Amino acid sequence: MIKLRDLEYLTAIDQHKHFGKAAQACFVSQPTLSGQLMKLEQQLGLQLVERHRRNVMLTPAGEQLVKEARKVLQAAGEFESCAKALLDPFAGDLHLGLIPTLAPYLLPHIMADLNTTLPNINFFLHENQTKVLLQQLDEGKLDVLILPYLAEMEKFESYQLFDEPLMLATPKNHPLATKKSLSLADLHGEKILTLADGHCLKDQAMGYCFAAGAKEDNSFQATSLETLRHMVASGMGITLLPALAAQGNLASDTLHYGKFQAPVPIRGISLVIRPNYSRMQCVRAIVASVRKSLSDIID
Amino acid sequence: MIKLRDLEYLTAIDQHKHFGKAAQACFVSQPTLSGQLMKLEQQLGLQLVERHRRNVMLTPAGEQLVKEARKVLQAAGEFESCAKALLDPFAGDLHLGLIPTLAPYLLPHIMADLNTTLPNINFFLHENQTKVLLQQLDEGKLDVLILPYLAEMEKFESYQLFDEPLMLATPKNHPLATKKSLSLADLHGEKILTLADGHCLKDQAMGYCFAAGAKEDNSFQATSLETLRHMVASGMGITLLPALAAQGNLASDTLHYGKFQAPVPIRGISLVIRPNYSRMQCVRAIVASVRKSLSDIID
DNA sequence: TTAATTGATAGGCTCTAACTATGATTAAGT
DNA sequence: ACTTAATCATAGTTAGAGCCTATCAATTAA
Repeated sequence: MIKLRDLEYLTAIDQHKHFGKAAQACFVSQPTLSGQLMKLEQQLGLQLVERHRRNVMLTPAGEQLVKEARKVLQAAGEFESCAKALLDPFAGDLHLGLIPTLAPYLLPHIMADLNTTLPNINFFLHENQTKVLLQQLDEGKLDVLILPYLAEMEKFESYQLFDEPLMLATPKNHPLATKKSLSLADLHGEKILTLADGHCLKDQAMGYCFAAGAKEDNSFQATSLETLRHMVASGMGITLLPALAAQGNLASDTLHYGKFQAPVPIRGISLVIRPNYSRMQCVRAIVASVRKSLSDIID
Repeated sequence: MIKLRDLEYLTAIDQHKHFGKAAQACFVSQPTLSGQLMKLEQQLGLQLVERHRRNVMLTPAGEQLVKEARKVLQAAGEFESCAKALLDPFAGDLHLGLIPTLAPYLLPHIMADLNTTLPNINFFLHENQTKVLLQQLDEGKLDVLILPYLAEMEKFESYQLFDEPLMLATPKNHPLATKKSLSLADLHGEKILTLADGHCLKDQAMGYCFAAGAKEDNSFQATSLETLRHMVASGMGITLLPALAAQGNLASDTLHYGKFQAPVPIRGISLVIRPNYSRMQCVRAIVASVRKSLSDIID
């Protein structure tokens, strides 16, 4: 196969029309360049330079091939400069996956800091259910997930970001809305509105509820937290809402968010990546940034 | 420096997403490809592939560099195919230099054959005086000259093509026009019309004339053989004309071309190239073709 | 638990690109 | 004409790179 070095020798000869100077420009000895060029000619089966004592001159074939050689070398140069540009670990595109019960409520709190600490990263945001996200992460379509950690993610690498408490969302006039000290046990016998199957929040919330002796209200399954919130506000039932989803809406006229006493139901939000993911420095920066952003919000 | 082989390994990994298969496609062992790729990553200072047991996957940097690598490899491929196309020694452009006193009279006799025997050669014809032609040949602007051989061309390589007799051009009514047996000695005392300085024909012709005791007519210096011919036809004098220039005009009403007895004045037309000129096969074909074309014309 | 797959590692071989030293040929200067 | 300088080719040597086989380690599938 052709070697890039040989092409450099050829173009150097074209530039200097002199073996010694061309060799010097390539930082090799004259015999080296001479020999390699001869070998190249032999390999191609055609003469590239006419050798005279006074004068070195390219053959027509040589002239033409020098042009081709320059193109090759230019492409190689672009490859290298491209690699150099990629060397900055804090630059480039990054595809971030989040679940629907987290994205709209978390992102406003973290994106500003992320864009400040990683100004050269272009974040692409993907909202999907856990199962889909894990699949896409595995396929490489996504780089980083932020979602509640589950046991099934053990094959990936994960970083705990923060614990998000679950709060009790009730209509304002609901008996539990006025209770001073709220605990999970108070849910005993209640019917809980839930999200549609597939949302991990449903499984987690219902896990707590079942343990407390509450039951799922099967008459509805909301497809989003906003729907769920409006159902609660309409007096159709109660539900557990993640704290971040509740936060901005505490001042609602019709809704009440109740904070549980210990043991507080939580979901542990983690950042998940593939093991051996190449941009660990970037990941560490994201983890630090998100933790810092959240430390001000979650008490 | 980047090596093309490494780029092939990289693109192979991208294609197959599998070290073993990629190695097979590159006709190397798996450890070889593995090692070279690692070396490439080390060299660039960035990770190109994520290695998993089940799955090999390119990093974003890898994806981007694969694109660059493909460009480089494509350019290299073009270089090689270009070289292959140039391999035919009987193809390409060829710049042929001739002197003005030869070109218009010789070319019609030789170009047809040349184009037949070397159909893939594009002949570019350059008409200039000897000194200029030699300079351009030396500079590589011309590939081949066809002109009268002179001693100053000994530093070049030359092939004798044919001897062109010089004929005596006189008006029809000139005393020498009717002489049965014409020899150089008959020029004694004549005044000879000549071409302008710089035309080698002038020097050669006048060489013969001086030796015979003739003199140059300094009142005119023609810039072309056609002018010279018309001057003779107008009765302004006599001159020596190369046989090829005379040939097509024997039937002129006003001109007479006299053939000399031995020793016939001649100019020896040679093909001249740079020593070490790269396309010797082509040159040999040209020499053979021209000799064959001329053998029918010069007796 | 066993067998198969897959990528990394270790050790050794070979080829080659590089060097230095020298030769051959030509151009230029004395 | 002889000498010197310039220039490219040749010879012989060395260091390193690329490749191979054999093997290991980790995972998956049966």
